[in-house]
Amino acid sequence: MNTKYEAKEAEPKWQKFWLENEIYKYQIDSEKPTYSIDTPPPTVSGKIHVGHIFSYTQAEVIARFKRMQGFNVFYPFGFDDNGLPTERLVEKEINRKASEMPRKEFIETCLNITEKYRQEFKGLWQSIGISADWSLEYSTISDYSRKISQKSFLELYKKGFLVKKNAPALWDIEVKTSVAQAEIEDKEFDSFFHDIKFTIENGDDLIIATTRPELLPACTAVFVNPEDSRYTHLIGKKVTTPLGKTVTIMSDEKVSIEKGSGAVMCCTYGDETDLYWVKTYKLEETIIITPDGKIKNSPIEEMNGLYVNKARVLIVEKLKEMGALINSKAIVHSVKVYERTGRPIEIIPVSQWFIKTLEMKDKLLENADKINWYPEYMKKRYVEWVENLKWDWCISRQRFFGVSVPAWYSKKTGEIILPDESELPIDPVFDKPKNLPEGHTIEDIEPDLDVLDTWATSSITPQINAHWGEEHPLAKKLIPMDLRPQAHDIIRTWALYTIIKSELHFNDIPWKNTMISGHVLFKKGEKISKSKAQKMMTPEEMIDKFSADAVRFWACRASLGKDIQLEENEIKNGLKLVTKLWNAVSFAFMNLTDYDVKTKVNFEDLESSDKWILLRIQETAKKMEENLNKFEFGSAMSEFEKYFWHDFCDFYLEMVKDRIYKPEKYENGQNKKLSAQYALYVSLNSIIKLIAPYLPHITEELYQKYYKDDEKIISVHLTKFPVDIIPAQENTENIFSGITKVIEIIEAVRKFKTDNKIRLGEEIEKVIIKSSASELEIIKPFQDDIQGVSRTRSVVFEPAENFELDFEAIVV
RNA sequence: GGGCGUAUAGCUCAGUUGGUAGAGCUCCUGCCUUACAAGCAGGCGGUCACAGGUUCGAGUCCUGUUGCGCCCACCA
Repeated sequence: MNTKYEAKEAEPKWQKFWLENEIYKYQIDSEKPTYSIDTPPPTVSGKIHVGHIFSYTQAEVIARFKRMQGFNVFYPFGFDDNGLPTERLVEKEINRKASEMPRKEFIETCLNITEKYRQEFKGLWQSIGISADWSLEYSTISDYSRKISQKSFLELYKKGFLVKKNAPALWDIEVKTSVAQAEIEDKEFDSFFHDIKFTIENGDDLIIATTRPELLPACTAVFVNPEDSRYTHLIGKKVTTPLGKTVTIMSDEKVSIEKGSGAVMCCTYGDETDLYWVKTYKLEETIIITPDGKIKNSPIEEMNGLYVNKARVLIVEKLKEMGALINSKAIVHSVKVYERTGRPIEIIPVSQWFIKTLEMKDKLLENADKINWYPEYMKKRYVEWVENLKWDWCISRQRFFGVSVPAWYSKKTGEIILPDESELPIDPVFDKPKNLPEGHTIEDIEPDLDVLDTWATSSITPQINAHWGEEHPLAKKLIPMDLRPQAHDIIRTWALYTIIKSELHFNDIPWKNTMISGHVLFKKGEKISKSKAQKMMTPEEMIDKFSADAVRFWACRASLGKDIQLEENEIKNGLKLVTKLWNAVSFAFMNLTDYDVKTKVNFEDLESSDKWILLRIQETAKKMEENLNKFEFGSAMSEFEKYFWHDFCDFYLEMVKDRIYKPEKYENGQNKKLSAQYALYVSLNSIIKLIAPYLPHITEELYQKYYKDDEKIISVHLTKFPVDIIPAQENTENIFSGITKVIEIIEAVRKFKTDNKIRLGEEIEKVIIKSSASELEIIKPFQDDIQGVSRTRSVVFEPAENFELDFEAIVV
C-alpha cells in the first residue's frame, strides 16, 4: 500500500528546492528565445487577498507553460511600495500623520515599514508557488527605480511632452494633493437642490438652481440655453447675486432647459462645465476654496475659514434670512470623489506637472490595435476611456513618500532648474543642483516639494525591467515585452499609462500581448470590500487548509477576464485532483517494478487499448497547447481533467489491470503486459508534465520520484511540454471507433452488474457482443481488455444486423 | 443615456466551425471490487431568460424584449 501525499510537507520542500537550485532563473546568455512578462508589482498597502492569488496564479501558469515550451522566461517580481496607498498604510500603523512629522523621518519610517511588508508578501507569493526569478526583484521606491523614473521625467520634459502649468486641477482636500482623472469615481450623496433668487438689471427676479450654494461668492456668470424662450431676451443683460456681485447672463448649449430653473450659475470652480465655460468665454476666475477645503474671500465673513460642508449650511441660513432662498428640494445625486478617500473632488488652480496626453489620443488608440488583448473585448474599455479623456495626465502629487519631482526653481526668475541625468536619483529637498543658472547662489534656489504619481513610476515597469539607459544586455531583449498580465480595473491606469510612456519614449508599444484577469467577488456581483474581506478566508488560510496546488487549481477554473466567486468546493476539487494524481501514479508504478524503463515498444506492436491511451494523450496535449497559446488556461485544464480522470483512470487503468496482474490468462500474455507497462510509463510521464504548470508541487514530487533518474533533468519544470509523445500516426480511426464501442460495452456491463446487484469485481459468465461483421472486426482487438475489465469468463462475438449486447450471470 | 459582458440541471459552470443537451457539487441506490471512501458504479434532475426570424435542422447565427453584472457619460 502506498503512503499518502502530504502537501504540507511537500510544498515548502519543493519551494525551497526551486529557490536553491535557481530553477526559474532567467538565463541571460541563453540561446533560447526570451519570453518576457511584465508582472504587476502589487501595491504594498496592507494584506494580500484572494484576488491577488487569483490573477497572479493565472499569469504564473502561463510563465510555467512558456518555460516548458522552451522559452527563456523572464519573469520578474516587483513591489509598488510608494505613493499614497503606502503612506496611508504607514500613517495608520504609526498612528501619526505624515504632515505632523519631518519629511525625512516620515520617509524613513515608510521605508522600514514597507520593507517588512515586502518580506511578508514575498513569502506568501512563494508559498503559492510563483515561479518568478527573485533575482530580478525590484521595488518602485528603490534608488534604481527612482533613477529610471526621474530619467523618464527629464526625457519627457526635454521632448516637450511634460509641462508645468498653473491650471485648475482635480484636488482632494483630505490628503491635499492633486489627483488624476483615472483616480476619480462616482459616489451617491444626499443633497439639496436650492432655488436662489438673483436680480436682473431691470429689477426682475431670476431664479437659478444649485446644489452648491456656498460657491455663490465665486459666481462669475449665469448661463441659459440659447433655445430657452423664457430667457433669450435676457442674454447679455446684467444680473446681481444675493451677495451683491454683478455678472452677465450668457448662453450655452450645455445648459439643460429642463433641469432646475434652466438658469445656472457658473462658479470657479464647481465642476468641469464651469471649467469649460471659463475657458471658452474667458471668464474671470474667483477662487474661494483653499487647498485645505476651506472657504476664503467670502463677503459673508462667518463663512471664511469654514469647511465647504459647513459653509454650505451657513449660507443657506443666510440666504433664507435675506429672503433669497426660494426653495430647497432634497435629492440624491452622484458626485465625483477621489477613490482613495471617498471625498468629493474640488477643482482648484494649482501649479502642476502634466504629461500632454490629450494631444496623443489618436496614437494611443492606434497602439491599442497593435497589441493583442486577451480577451479581445477588454480593448473596448481602453478605447472608450481614451476617447473620453478630458484631462492631461497630472503626475505631480503634494505628498511625501514617493519619487521626487527632480526639479528646483529660481527664487529670482522662477525658471526651472533640472539635474543632469548622471546625478539621478535625487531628492531636490536634500540635494542641490550642480549647475546653477548665472548669477545664482544656492540660496536663490528652492526645491520642488512634490512627488510623482505612483503610476508615473509603475508605468515604466518595462523600462525598469530592461535597465533602460544602461549598457545592459537586457535592454535589447525586452522591449517590447511579450506579455502584460493585469486585472481589468487598472486598464485605465496601469495599462494606459504604460502605453503612454512607451509611446513617448520609444514610439512603440510596451508589450505584444496583454491578458486581463477578472476579480474575485464576495458574492455574485458584490466586490470584496474591506469589511467583507474580513469575513473571507485569507490566502494563508486557504493554502493551509487545502494546499497551494489546490488553490491554484481553483484560480485556473475561471475563464480569462471573468470575475468569479470564491468557491470552497472548487478548491476541494483541486485537492481531490492532487490526491487522484498521487494515487494513480503510485498505483501504476506498483505495477512497473518489473518494468525496465529502457524497454521501448514500437507503437505498431502495442495492444489496441494502449495505442488508444497514447493517441488520446497526444490529442489532449495538442489541445492544451493550443488553448494555452491563447491564454485559455481554463479550457486547457479541463481538457486535462477529462483525459486524466475519465479516460485514463476510469477506463484505461481498469482495462489493463487484469492484463498486468494475470498475464498468464492471455495468449502471449507477457508481451501484452509489457505493452501496458510501456504505455503506462509513457502516458504518466506526459500526464505529470501536462499538469505541471497548474500543480507544480505534486508534479515535482512525482517527477522526482519516478522519472528524474531516467530523464536526468533537475526539475519537472525544466522539462519540455509534451506535444510529440508518439510518432505521427495515420489511420487511427479504427482505434477510436473501436474504443467508443468498448466504452459503451464497459458501461453496459457495469450497468448490468449494478442493476442485478452483482458487485463489479465479481465474475460473470459471458458477455455477448452482436454487431455487423465489420464492426466486430474493429472491436475484437480489444477483446482481452473487455474480458479483463468485465471480469467475465468469456467474450462472445455474434454477427448481427444491429449492435446489441447481452450478458449472462453465473448460474449457481 | 451609451458601450461591453452575461442568462444552460437545485448550486457553480463547460458547450470550439449550426447536427440527438454536458461536467463537478448536491440528492437517491449500490459497492471498503487487490490505486484511490478525498474513491468506484448506477440513477433522479434542463421548453438552454422571453418573443420572432434564417435553416432540412438553432443553446449556438440574426432582430427585438427583459433580468443581472461591469465600464463610461450625466453631476449646475
